[in-house]
Amino acid sequence: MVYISIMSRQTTMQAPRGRPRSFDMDAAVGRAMNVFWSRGYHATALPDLLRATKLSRGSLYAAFGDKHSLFLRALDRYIADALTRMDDELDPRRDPVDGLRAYLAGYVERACGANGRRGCLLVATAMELAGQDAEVGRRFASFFKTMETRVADAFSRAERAGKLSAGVEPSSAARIVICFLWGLRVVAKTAPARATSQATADALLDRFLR
Amino acid sequence: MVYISIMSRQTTMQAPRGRPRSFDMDAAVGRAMNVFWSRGYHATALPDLLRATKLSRGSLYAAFGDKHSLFLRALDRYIADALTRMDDELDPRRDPVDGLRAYLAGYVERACGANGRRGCLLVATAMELAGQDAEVGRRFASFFKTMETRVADAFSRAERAGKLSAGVEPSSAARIVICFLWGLRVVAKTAPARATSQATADALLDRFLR
DNA sequence: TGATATATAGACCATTTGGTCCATATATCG
DNA sequence: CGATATATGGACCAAATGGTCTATATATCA
Repeated sequence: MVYISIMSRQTTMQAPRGRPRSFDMDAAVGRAMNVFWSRGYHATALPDLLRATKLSRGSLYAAFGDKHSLFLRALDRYIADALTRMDDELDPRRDPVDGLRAYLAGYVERACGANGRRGCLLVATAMELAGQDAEVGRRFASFFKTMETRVADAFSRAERAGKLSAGVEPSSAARIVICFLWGLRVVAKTAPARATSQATADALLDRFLR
Repeated sequence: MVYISIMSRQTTMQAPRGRPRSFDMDAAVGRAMNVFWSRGYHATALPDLLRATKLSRGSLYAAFGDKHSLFLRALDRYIADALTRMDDELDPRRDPVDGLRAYLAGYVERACGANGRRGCLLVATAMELAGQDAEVGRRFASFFKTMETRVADAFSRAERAGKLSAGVEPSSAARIVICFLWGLRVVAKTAPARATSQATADALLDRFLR
């Protein structure tokens, strides 16, 4: 109901007539995302979210509905950020090999030290909730599919540029790389040395590229 | 204190003098493991564990201390099972290539359908707790290291048997394979087709073997 | 049999959980 | 100004959380 009224206000473009929202919803979602990212869904309690967003209970529930809805918003933000990076690094106008190298380098960056130990909200959510929570499952499956498409495209372009080793199939290589990258995010929990992760990622790509 | 008395009874080998334990502790740990495996640590509530183990609250707390201790026991069981499989499949007396193929096939098996959707207790725990829980972190890091050693050994033996492609370094290949396998467990949450996973795993190994 | 030790169900507990509600303050518009 | 709409802190809530305790039953050994 609330949602409908928001919709109609948006579509009719009437100026809001009461006190306008005085906090930045996007920023609040971002802060909530950080909390979920660091602690996981179940381990994040309302007080954590209130502290992070600096909202009162009332405001938070009025703005976002409930914990789960807020979580989905946070997850969507996280996914949107990941997609943006991906579309940038694997941009078809870029050299595909450079793109792939940059893409892997980004994962390496996020897989060492404190970044690594913090983990990946998407992987953590997949493991914690994807089985039980259909909304989460859909998002995870969709992101995964997109990732597969983008990486396979990059390999296809590399192939057309004659940069793939003999016997390398783009879609197969893409699936390998993707599993490798998710796995990096898991291994990262032990915060391995950056040089090691980078060398491993390079060694993998070197098996595909010539 | 309780622990000490148990120890002394074990070392002196005296017959227990009261009513003996009438339930199978190992079986109880196994059932608890299944619950944690399906739901994760935080999402598992005491009543879930009582139902699964068929123990009363009193018995469970007397036998295992608290939820966290029981969880560590369950995790240790899970790790022990994984180590047993690993030591069997990567046994030095076996052909290393056969061993590696069998090892990957096992992961593929566990990464499709219902098995896949259920996930991996170790990966889930790493993502959910490894950052905050030192006991869990140690176990994860230790298992990870062992896995790395075993797989690298298998690749080394394959190398000595002249079965590695040019330019493949055993320890590097091992790190790649391990990340790939953990990643498989993540991807498995979307329950991909078995044939696809198997083909991907084969394709990866084929990049290393000749 | 009697002493010892365990198992069990369930009462009980403080704390925390996610979530609602309300009185009050305040910012905007007509 | 007056109407409208939002923000806020905090009171409040039922349910669930992990955990303790006790009375009672029972299985073993000496």
